[in-house]
Amino acid sequence: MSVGIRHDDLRRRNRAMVIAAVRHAGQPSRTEIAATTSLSHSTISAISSDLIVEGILTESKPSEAGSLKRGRPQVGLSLNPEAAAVMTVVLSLNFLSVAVIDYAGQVISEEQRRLDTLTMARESLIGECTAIVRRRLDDPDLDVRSIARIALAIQGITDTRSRAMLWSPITPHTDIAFADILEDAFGIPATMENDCNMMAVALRWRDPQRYRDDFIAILLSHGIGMGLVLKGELFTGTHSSGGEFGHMIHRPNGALCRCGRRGCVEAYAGNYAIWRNARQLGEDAEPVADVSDADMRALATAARERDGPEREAYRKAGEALGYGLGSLFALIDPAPVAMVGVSAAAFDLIEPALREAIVQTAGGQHSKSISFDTEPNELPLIREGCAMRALTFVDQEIFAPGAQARSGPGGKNVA
Amino acid sequence: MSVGIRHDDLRRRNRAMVIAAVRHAGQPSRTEIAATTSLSHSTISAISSDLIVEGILTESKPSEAGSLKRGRPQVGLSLNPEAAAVMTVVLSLNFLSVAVIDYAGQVISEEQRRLDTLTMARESLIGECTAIVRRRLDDPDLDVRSIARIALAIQGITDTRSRAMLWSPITPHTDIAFADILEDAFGIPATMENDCNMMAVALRWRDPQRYRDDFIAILLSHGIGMGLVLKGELFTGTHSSGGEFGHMIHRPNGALCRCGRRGCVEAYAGNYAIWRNARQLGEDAEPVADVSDADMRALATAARERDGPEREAYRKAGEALGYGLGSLFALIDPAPVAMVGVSAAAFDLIEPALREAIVQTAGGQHSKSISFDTEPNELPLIREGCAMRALTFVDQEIFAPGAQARSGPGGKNVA
DNA sequence: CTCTATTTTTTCGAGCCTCGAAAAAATACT
DNA sequence: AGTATTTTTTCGAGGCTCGAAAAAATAGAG
Repeated sequence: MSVGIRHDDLRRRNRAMVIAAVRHAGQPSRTEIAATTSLSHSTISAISSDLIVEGILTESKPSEAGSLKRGRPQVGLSLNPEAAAVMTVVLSLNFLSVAVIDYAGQVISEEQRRLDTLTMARESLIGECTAIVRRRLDDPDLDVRSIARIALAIQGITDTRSRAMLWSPITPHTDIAFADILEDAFGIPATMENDCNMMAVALRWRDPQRYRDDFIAILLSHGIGMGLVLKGELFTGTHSSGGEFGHMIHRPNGALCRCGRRGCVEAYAGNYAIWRNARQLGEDAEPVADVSDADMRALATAARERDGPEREAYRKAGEALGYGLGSLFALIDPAPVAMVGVSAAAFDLIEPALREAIVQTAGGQHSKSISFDTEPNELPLIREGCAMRALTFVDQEIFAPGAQARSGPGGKNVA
Repeated sequence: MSVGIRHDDLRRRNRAMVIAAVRHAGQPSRTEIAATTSLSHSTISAISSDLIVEGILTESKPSEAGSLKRGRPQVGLSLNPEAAAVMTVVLSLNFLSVAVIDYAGQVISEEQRRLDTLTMARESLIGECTAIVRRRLDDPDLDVRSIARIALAIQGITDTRSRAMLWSPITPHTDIAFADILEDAFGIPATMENDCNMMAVALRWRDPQRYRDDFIAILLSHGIGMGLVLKGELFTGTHSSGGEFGHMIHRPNGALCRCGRRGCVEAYAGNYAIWRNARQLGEDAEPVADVSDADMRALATAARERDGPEREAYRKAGEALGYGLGSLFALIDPAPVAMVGVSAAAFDLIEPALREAIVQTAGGQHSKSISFDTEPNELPLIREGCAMRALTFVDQEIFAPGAQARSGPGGKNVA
């Protein structure tokens, strides 16, 4: 049962709204904020004056150089970089990276590290994560107290409450409650996010025009992942991070998937599957642990040069992705798609079969209007998404506390 | 960009909250409402006093007979049946039914009619619908002015804005803007809803324990439809009613579907598909227009009696549904399922193959914990859902106007 | 250089809304 | 009849947003 709105929630919500408006617009004037929020000038004036006194916003005097308008010039409001800071931790296959970001979104410091995630012991993996965070926190240039939030992204399935990794392809270990581990170790609120969801969040910030209320981000990498935004909110499963597009069934009893089952989309479109088909190893061949980006690029080059097993492998990948997308479109209707990851660079090889497959499905009627974008490098996206995730948490939960906690089903998820 | 909250929205939202609390609880006292909404007694007292003066609520004196408690007895609040009325129109294959329902949810009058929807001209179909509504409105016992809303449900795809039928299996005609047609004809606000969505809405009202925040209603009838509730809200596509579970792809290039494509789940699990397989007509056989309920029951009886093509047909249906559900669960995680429609009565024949298939999918890990309920008769559910849909519209848009209009993404969809 | 038009921002009183505390109301128990 | 208990209403306090008016800050005209 939804809960009533109390009088004091009003100010909190509108505070959050003003902060969000500044984060979105960059340097809006009070008048612009009043327009986007449709609150009165008086209210915006009162709230922003509070926020400036509290050190959350700052006035940045002469906003535009070419302001030839008459009248009192607008005063730009911007986020005070020193209001807080957040930390992002991205854990992917054999790679760990961490960054400290100020409240305005600028990277203050970072560190990256190679490690052998597939063979590491559970404790070592956790240890590496806490150690790299600790090193950043020990940085003498950094005011530790300003770190308001840690967001950790991992490839794999996380739970809905953003506390734990349930399963991941980068390690044999399962059910690691990273968020609680970091919170206990450093006393800083932490969340654990799914990598593809963070890609979607980042895309929305990068290009709000194209990636507005409904879109799909698909990771074409060793595995196949998806981040989904529907009606302006990040879509998650009921228990887990959800959106396991790669494990929708393409062909019942089909090719062997890394997850142990058969016929998943990933078993045709993941790097290992493309590799397996290109080498003509057969659909029952055990998936290899990893294929280097260089090897995948070589495969793509070979496929472009001649009509051989490599080209056929990409065709099969396209077919699986196309039928998968078709089924997805049957459920949610067609939406713009971003293809991210190494194999997105080979999307020219994938697209023909993909489109051909989509035409055979319920989404087919709009096949031509479905547009694909490609972005070969997923790591920067994941980092950005994590950063925005952590920063909007600070916006909402720390600088406008209580505003969302009491709200009903309408807690904004992404923005 | 989300919009700020104004001061006067407060009262509107809390009014809506109180009305919703009464509709859910039946005869709650002011104190109970204060508890569920977590608003103060003073506020509830003020709001309910307003609502009583306006004739929306009534006090129903001695609520429980066995109230042996000390102290001032609670006064039950209930919806005033005369506050308004709504009309539901359900259009299904060869059948049209309409009902008038008072504000408290009781059916006041109804009418049903057989007609040949598959062969009717576009104008006749529309004409029959407006005529049956007009006959009800002309009923001398009825105060026409009290009709505040019409909700029309149809089997098929409707648009997100609840204005038009885009495509339906019950008629060859497409893109009929029923909502606008009824509004223009009678000057009463109308919406056009998808039948399976209304089933889901009704299930939630019937059994809020089981069908709470996340569940799936699947219609096993001539076609296969789905109504999906996720995180407490009815799920719809970005443009259409969405959730076209029946047209997810089960086998690329597989059996011929009624929609003209190949390999859809429906092409294995719809009545016509079960019929086709039981008669061993081959997967390319043109789907028959209709199979009577009696024929389907005979098929099920035959399948239970001996291991022949009938049993195999149900097995194939179960397999298709199982893989489809598996793919769905990969996206949204497992949730309780209600099987509705004629073939739900044959669920004993479907379930084994269905569960076997689910085990092969990403949802398989929780296979045993997934529970299925069956309900062979879909029409009463659709009617109930429509009624609740229309009534909650009146609650929100007429008796607490403006409350939702200004809200951000958090407009409650079902409750 | 002064004055005016224009635009942005702040100030101030009015009107609501919710809340807590206390009062009033209505019953069961002694 | 009096007391304890529970529900509901009343009333003043405090907060919030709004509109109107004032103040502030600039460009252009003369």
